[in-house]
Amino acid sequence: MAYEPTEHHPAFEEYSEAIFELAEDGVPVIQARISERLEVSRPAVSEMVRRMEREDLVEVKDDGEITLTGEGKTLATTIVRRHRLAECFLTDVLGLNWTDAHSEAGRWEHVISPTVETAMLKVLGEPQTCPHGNPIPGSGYKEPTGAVVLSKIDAGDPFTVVRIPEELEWEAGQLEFLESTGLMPGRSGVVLSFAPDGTATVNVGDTPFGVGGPTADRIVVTPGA
Amino acid sequence: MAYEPTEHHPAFEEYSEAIFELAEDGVPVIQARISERLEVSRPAVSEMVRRMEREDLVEVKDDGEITLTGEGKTLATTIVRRHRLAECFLTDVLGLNWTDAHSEAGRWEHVISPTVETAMLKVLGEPQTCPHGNPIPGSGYKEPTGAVVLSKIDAGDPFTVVRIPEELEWEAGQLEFLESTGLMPGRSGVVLSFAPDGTATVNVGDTPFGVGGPTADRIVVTPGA
DNA sequence: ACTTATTGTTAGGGCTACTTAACATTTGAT
DNA sequence: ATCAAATGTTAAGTAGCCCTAACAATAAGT
Repeated sequence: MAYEPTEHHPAFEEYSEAIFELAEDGVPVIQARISERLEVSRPAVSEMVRRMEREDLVEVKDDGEITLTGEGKTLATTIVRRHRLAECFLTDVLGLNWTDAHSEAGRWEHVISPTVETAMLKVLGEPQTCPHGNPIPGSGYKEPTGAVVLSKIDAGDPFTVVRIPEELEWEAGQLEFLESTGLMPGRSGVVLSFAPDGTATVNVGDTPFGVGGPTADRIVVTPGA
Repeated sequence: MAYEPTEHHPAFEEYSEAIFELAEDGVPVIQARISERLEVSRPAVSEMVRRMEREDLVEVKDDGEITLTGEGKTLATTIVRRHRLAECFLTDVLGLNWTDAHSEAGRWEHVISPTVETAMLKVLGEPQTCPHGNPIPGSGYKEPTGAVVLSKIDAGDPFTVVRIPEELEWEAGQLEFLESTGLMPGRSGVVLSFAPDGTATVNVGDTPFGVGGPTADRIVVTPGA
């Protein structure tokens, strides 16, 4: 209907979100990383960063590190919040699986209004994290103390999954894999062993399975069952 | 996240939808009407129609009448279906009012996937019309026999609201007005009188109120309570 | 130290979808 | 039949966001 030429430039939303999540994942926030995560060329990022700087959404330090301004952070947390809320909604209310929910939410985040956001929060009972355990900005969520990455757990020790960082959600097949094995927030398991290359063998259900080193380096858990 | 440069050109979706709904409302489908409904300039419509013709979404008759091709109709009904489904969802599940639901749905229609569509249908119990009574394409809805516009009801006679055509949903304040007076699908009332200019005075609740001629010419009702 | 890899920028384009201005044609009313 | 209103088109231009090619600067590995 009345065609709305995108009120809030959707690319700004996407870039702000990427910057926020890169920082959240502990990845240095430079143009090259944004380029990779959004799958756009480096010149495109270069241009967008310049535009976002002009619009006061980001600041670029001398070493190239990109940081969100207050306004940028507001935009970013809004989008991230809507994304994670949408993921909750899509899994809990509509029954989608992790993978579908994640990709749907990537579009929903841009069309959810404050009104709908409020309504979703109410229907869902004020969730504090998305289905993958990542905090919903503004929910007041506090990560449990003593959280470490899976690869830091000693062989033989139990652990409880806290969250699957956003970074992993982007790897093809990763969410399907994690969901099918049951390696999801709240679940407990045991690290059986580590291979020399860092691959962990864990057990969270009936059957042990291997988790690649880079993945085990990112999944956040707490020690203990 | 991974920035998707709009798979299905959103403008094509918007134009197809407009064409479908103009026809549904009995408005001659020419460029000038599309221009008005989408609130874009006539040259913009001219260009888009040419592009849609090239893409085999529409055909333009010698007299300027625009019709959807098979492919165009598929696209249009998909969008209209998603729009109306979203309206149901937003009002029934999220508790939005008519006005909010309508404008939200205008954005949601472009991001709903087949998976979500199916899930929504299930959650809603296969609705056949949107909250305003307009049929959800593919639902198998049949308009009640004997449906006429409100202005055709004789003064003194009762009626039951069938639907508020899409055309009216675009007039500022119209949905708020109709919702607040209770002039909505399923409700019954009585036409008290007609003014010379066509304005109808009706009663569907405690207090009688006036309905402008052009509006009364469009609201579809069945005679009887 | 030298080579290679990584990073950012310029330059030059492209596509989509919009705008206004100006004009030609068609339609309708008197 | 004529004048005004409505309609569609051309032309020229803009904004947003993307691309490749080419190049310069920095960082890192051997």
